[in-house]
Amino acid sequence: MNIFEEYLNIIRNLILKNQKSLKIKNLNEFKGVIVEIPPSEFDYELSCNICLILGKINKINPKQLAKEVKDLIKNHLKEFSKVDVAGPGFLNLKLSNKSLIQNINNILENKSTYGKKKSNNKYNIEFVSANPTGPMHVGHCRGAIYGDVLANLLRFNGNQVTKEYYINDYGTQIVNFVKSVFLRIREIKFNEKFVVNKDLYPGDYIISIGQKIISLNKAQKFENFENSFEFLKKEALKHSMELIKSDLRKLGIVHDKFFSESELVRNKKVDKAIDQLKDSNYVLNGYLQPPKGEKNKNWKKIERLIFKSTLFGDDTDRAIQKDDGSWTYFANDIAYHMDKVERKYNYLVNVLGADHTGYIKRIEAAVSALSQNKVKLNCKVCQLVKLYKNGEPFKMSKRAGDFISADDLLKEVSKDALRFMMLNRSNDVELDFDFNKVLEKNKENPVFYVQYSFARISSILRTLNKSLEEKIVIDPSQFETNDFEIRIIKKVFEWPKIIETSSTKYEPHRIPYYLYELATLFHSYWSKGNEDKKYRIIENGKIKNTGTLATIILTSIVLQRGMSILGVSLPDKM
RNA sequence: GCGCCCUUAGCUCAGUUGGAUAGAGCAUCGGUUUUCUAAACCGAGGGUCGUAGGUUCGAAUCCUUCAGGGCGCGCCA
Repeated sequence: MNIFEEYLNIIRNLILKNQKSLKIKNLNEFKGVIVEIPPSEFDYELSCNICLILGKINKINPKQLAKEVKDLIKNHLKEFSKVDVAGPGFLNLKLSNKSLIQNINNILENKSTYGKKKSNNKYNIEFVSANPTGPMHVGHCRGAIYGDVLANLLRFNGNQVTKEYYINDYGTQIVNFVKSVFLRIREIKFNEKFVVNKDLYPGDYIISIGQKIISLNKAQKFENFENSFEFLKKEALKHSMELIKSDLRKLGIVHDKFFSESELVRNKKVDKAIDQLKDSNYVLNGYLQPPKGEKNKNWKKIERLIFKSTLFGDDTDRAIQKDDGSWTYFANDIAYHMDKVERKYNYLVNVLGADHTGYIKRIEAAVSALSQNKVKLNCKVCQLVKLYKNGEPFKMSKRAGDFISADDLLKEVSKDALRFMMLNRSNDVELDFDFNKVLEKNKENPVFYVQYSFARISSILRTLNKSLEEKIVIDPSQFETNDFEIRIIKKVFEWPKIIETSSTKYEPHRIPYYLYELATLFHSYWSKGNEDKKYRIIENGKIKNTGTLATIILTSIVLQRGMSILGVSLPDKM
């Protein structure tokens, strides 16, 4: 249920019926016509721009048209108690008491689905996919939380969503990683000094992985690297993925599927995918131009297999074979995405870090090529997280081994605070994450502020000896509302719109912003009671009237829906 | 050189399928507590929406120019 669509339909039908007398011909399917909430200084619940749009198309003065439509509404629609023309031709509409109550009752009866934008598609969201060479760091957290909340949001709307993690367990970085583990094991067992160089991973977690492997495999000798490699690779990856999964669990994230890159290679999926592209002439033998950026010493002009990604909007064609004829990372990724296409998703989403922006066009091109343009891959980029503490920026370079891990972060900051803060910004702007701020328990920390509003509501309900689970139906004869309540109810009516925009644009950050605004309205109402007794929610241990009760229940419903999509807890006492 | 993202109040940011007087938080200044949780609230000041053009009844939002900042530009993963 969405009251905006509901009333838009009613107005639309009225205008269609009276098309002739209004002298409207070109209706253009009412494109761009919406019903929304007017700016707060207006005492109306709804506002419609239909006359602005139709006026423009039909070359009628929008204000004039609005006057005529206003009369029509007054004479024919009993849903509204007041209609007025405002500004350049907006129609402002006040709901009749009956309609208002009806809408409120609708929400009360459908608590758990309030705001749901019904949809039944199959989504695959690939996110995190951090290299299995070490634990997650702060940068990964942002993408992880973004992807997870996107999944929650799409599931809330009724979609089937697979949360997927691509394990890059193939290639030279894995060799280097395994070598690092091997050398650490040698260090532990044989006292050979671990000499850091730029290809090795220096972090302490390598030592713990080494220790685990030693204690679980007493018989192993670890004599030389080549002979131990296959065994060690398997073991080391198992432990490092365990680290990552444990970090994810601490963030409240559980993936549905882990997809291994080396499996792809072993199952010859890559050959299959490339053959398919060869058949459509998207892959051919050829030469590439030298790269345009910084000079690359290793670049060689050699004939090799090339994917014609320029046919799908990429800037240049891309190599899928290395000098020695083996597949590039991209070739493997093509195969991976062929697999996703074969699994028949309606929508594919990849959540990437800012440093992978340059990769987007080619992989989207690959999906278009593989699916004959039937499946659209949407890559969403999360910009950098800049970590601050005591005014000092924290460095996060994995190479140097001094990165801030997700685990370290979570030792200081709660999962709730981290999730909320990471979402409290549009994904395509950089995010300053301030430790100190997140630890505060006041208005400056939005997660506490929102949680606190719910705690206050719960406190009211405790006083009243009522529970949120109780069925509440409004008795129209006792229904009264004050300014503060109407403001909150209007905000609550806005919720479905927030869900719609967040999910269609993949912009979950709108939810925390909205919840903060709702919490503000509630705190404001609450405090008004301290100043002026007639605004007290409770009088002599009893709720003032059903309008008041409805207001706080509605607020709590939306807070609960919102926070559960964000994956942030909502304690009833603080 | 090229691609993507960003530029809105002193600071950090919302707001862009064109709409009403551009909004929050922080900071600054001034107020509120015999109470349902002051972990809160109220008020004030603060703006050429980076620049210059264009499109139109109307632009922070769309188009073009320029400037500034970030990320990336392997046949690494």
